[in-house]
Order: sequence, then C-alpha cells, then structure tokens
Amino acid sequence: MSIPLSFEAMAPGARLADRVADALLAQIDGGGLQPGHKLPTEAALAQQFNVSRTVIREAVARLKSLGRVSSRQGSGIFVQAAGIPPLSFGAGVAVSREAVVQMVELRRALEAEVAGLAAQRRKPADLRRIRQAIAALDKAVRSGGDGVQEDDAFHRSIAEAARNPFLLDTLQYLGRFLTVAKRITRANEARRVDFAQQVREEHARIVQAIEAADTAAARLAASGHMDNAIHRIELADPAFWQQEGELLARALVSRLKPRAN
Amino acid sequence: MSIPLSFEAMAPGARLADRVADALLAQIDGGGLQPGHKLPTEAALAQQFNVSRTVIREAVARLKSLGRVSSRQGSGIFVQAAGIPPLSFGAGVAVSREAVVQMVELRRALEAEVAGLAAQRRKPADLRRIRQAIAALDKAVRSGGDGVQEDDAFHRSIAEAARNPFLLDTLQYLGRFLTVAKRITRANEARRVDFAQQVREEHARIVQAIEAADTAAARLAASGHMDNAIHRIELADPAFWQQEGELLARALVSRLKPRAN
DNA sequence: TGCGATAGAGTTGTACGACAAATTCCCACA
DNA sequence: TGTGGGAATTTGTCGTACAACTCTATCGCA
Repeated sequence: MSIPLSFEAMAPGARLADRVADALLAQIDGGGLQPGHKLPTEAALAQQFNVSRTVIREAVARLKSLGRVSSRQGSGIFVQAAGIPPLSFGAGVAVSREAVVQMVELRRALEAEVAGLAAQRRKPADLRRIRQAIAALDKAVRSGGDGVQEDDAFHRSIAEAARNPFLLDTLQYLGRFLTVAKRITRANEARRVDFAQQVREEHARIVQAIEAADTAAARLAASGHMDNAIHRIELADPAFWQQEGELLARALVSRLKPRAN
Repeated sequence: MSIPLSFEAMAPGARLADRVADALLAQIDGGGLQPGHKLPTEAALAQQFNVSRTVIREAVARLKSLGRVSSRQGSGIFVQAAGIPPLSFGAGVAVSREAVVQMVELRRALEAEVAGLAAQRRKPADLRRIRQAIAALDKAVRSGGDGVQEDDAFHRSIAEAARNPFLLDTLQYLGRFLTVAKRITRANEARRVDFAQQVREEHARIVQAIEAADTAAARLAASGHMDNAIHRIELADPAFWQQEGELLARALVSRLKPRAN
C-alpha cells in the first residue's frame, strides 16, 4: 500500500504541509482506506514525500483537526470513519437579492412547519414566552430600535414551542445568514411606516393561530408572513442592494483576503 | 496585549499543542481580538506558554485549519473573521426513533416546499427526469432491490426542479441521516407488501400535481407522503429499533473510539 | 507445555538549534 | 522629499535528540 503521489505536480506555490495534507486526504478517500487502517509512520511518510517529519506532522495535525485521522502515541496514525459532512452554505452567498429570496423560501418552509407544530404542542409556558417576545419586539420598534434581535427572539420562541431540535437548529443556522440580509433591507423598511404595521399584523395572526391550537391556520399565517417578506425584499432599492451587497460580500469573505492560509 | 493564560490548570492530561490551541482560541473569541489583529510571534508565544516553538506551531496549525487565523511568512499570524459556523446535527443522533421522526418532520417541511416550487417552475426537461426517476424506482423494487438509492434520486429530481440550491442542499444533508434510518425501517417495510403499493401511490400523486402545475396539491401530496412515512416508522418493531440502533450508533460515533484525537 | 512478566523495538510527542524565504522597517543617498 | 537597498524580523523547513507510550516477542517459571 504505497502512496503513488502525483504530489509533486500539485500547487507548486503552496505550503508543503498543505500539499502533503491534500495528498494524504486524496489517498484516504480516493484510495479507499478503510476506517481503522493504520497509515505509514511519520518517518516513512517523510521519506515517501521527501520532506521532513516536521511537515508530515503539520499535515497530519490538519487531518486530525478535520477529524479524518487520529493518532495515538506509541501506536500510530489511524484513519477515522468519515462522518456526515456538515451543511455549509458558504460565506458571501447571502448578498445577492436572488440568494436572499431563495433563503427566505427555505425559511418559509421551516417557519410554516414550526408554526404548525407549535400550534399542536405549545404549553402554557410557551404561550407566555411567545407573548413576552412579541411585547419586547413592539417595545423595541416603538422606541426606535431596528428590532432585528427581538424579531429573531420572537420567531425562536415559536420554534422552541415546536419541540423539534432539528427544525430549531436549521432555522437558527439560516437566521445567521438572514440577519445579514435584514440589515440590508432595513433602511428600506424603516422608510415605510406601513411595513411595520403590516409585519405587526402578520405576527399577530401567527400567535393567534398558535393560541387557538389551529395547525392549518398557523401554517398559513407563517407561510404568508414569509411570502410578504419576500415581497418586501423585492421592493427594496436595487442600487442599495448592489452597494451594500458589495460591502457585506467583502466582509464575509475576508477570510480569503490574505493570500496564504 | 499579553496573554493571561489560565492555561496551566486546564486538562493536565491532554497534548500540549491542544492545550495551547484551546488557550489561544479562548483568547481570540473570549478576549475580543478583532479580525486582522496580529498575535504575538511564535517565539513570544513559546516563551509565554513555556513550551517549545514546535508546540506553538502545531497549535497554530490547528487554528489555521479551523480558519480562525492565517499566517504569512515573514509577516506574522493574524486573526481571521469568524465565518458562520456550519450546521451539524452531530453523528449518532439519527438512531433513536424519536430523533428520526423529528428529522422527518423537518423533511416534511422541505419536501412540501420543493414540491410546491417544482409545480411552479418545472420545465419539460424536469418532468422528463422525474418520470425517468420514478420508472427506475419501480423497476428496482420489482426486481427485488431495496430502492433506497432510487427513492433518493426521485426526490432529488423534484428538488432540482424547484431551482433553489439551499433547499436542495439542506434536503441532501438531511438525506444522509435518513438513509441510515431507512435501512433500519427497511426490514419492516419489506414484510408489508401493502406499504410498497401505498408508497407508489403517494409518489404518483406528487408527480401528478407537479405535472398539473398545481402548487397547493403538490404541497399537500408531498406533506402527506411524509406524514405516512412517519406513520410507517412508528409502526416499526421497537425491539428491532433498539437492536439496530445500537449497532448504527456504534458505527456512527466510531470516531470517538480511540481515546486520543 | 502454558502463561505471565519483562525487555526491547517501534512510534508518536516534545524540545532545541539552524538556516531558508518572505516581509517589514529604517536609513543613507540622491 | 523621495527612493533604493540592506538589515532586522518572522514564518517555513530541516535535522537531531530524547521522552512517553504501545506493541511484540522472548524468557523464565510453574
């Protein structure tokens, strides 16, 4: 089981440890190394790749932090079972109006589901928290705040009443992208007093359906709320999008700015 | 900007590099180091932590692979902007019947959404692919296969017609957990011939609604399909769940088996 | 013969020193 | 004042040495 290594040819400019790590990674999932398989010793790898053991150790450290291998002192380095890779939408993706609309479509599905489940499963304590959250949102808006945080808390209080951690986690993950988008659309919404009132009424409809334990109505209200959100996003000033989008894109992908990793 | 380091006290058994990496990480997001901030030189860090530069370099390598810092030869090590952490349900979570039901609830939301969007946006080529996928599924089941892969392909063909990459990605992520669960419930479903016919009819209803461009019907059909899936899961043999769940749990969390990382 | 203790080899973890390569800074010079 | 260039700084790579730990095989004893 030797390492064939087209390693020499790849990415001549990159750091040695990175190249070795990539080669090892390709070897592991390309070459069909079973979990538990022991790979060559650091000394042997150093010889095969014609680098020092230092470089091998850095490469292995990278694979360890990726969870692809594990090392045991005195024993060796072993291939780990590849877990299910996490879901990542990629930074810088939430800046085009099209992408934001697509994300809100995803959110529409989730919000409708949690609203429906919350209507079925909510307990008195849940209703109390939901009402509390909506009161806090009203207060924040009345006192001139943007209410982004309170809006998130309101929707989260509903998601928690649905008692489904996967829905909750996915919604929160999505929310991190959308708070960015919210800041973009905020300036537009702030100028439209009617929008604030409209949002207030949409929220009220959702809460009312959940209180009444009306699953279908809760789904419909939440879904409609997102439909209107999409509508409001599409009314936003295009020039504003372009300008702010550029700024946020640069902020989000700042990790790519320095040319080395 | 010195490092206070409660480093000595923590995790006395762990590898030095890991301890240093944790201390640096705590320093970065605990101590409020802005992105772009340059942290001390490797030599200075080695002195502060009272370890060799080797250990510092391994710790920094770990932070680099996590994307939290970047280093530039001749310049220094710099804090990176923390991106949005990816969504991960955690391995070994998809083995209890309760968790699987909750995941299918999430899937219900997504499948309803993609079905509805597909009904609105499908083009002739999409319909062709969907019909092709369902034919392949029928054929696989008729010839005695389990059809798991073909079922996935069928649902994916619908998701692709919805033209929303975020919905598609989330659904595929979820699918990786649920194929595990499917294998668990397979033995149960195989014994029930009526189940296969039932699933066939549910699929047909979804396709029909998409072909008819009937958004509401497509949502309803997809949602009902998932409702019935939940029902079928809950009918599965409890003893079987326990037994198979244990097995799969061990397989999934195998990355924790060796005691070091 | 069977079995456990032990010595040894093998492997990763840590330390130290040296030089190469890239960057930054400062000063002399025009 | 502006600029070129070299020195100082800093990370990247290499090599060696030893410590800590693991596995194996041999030896001694019952």
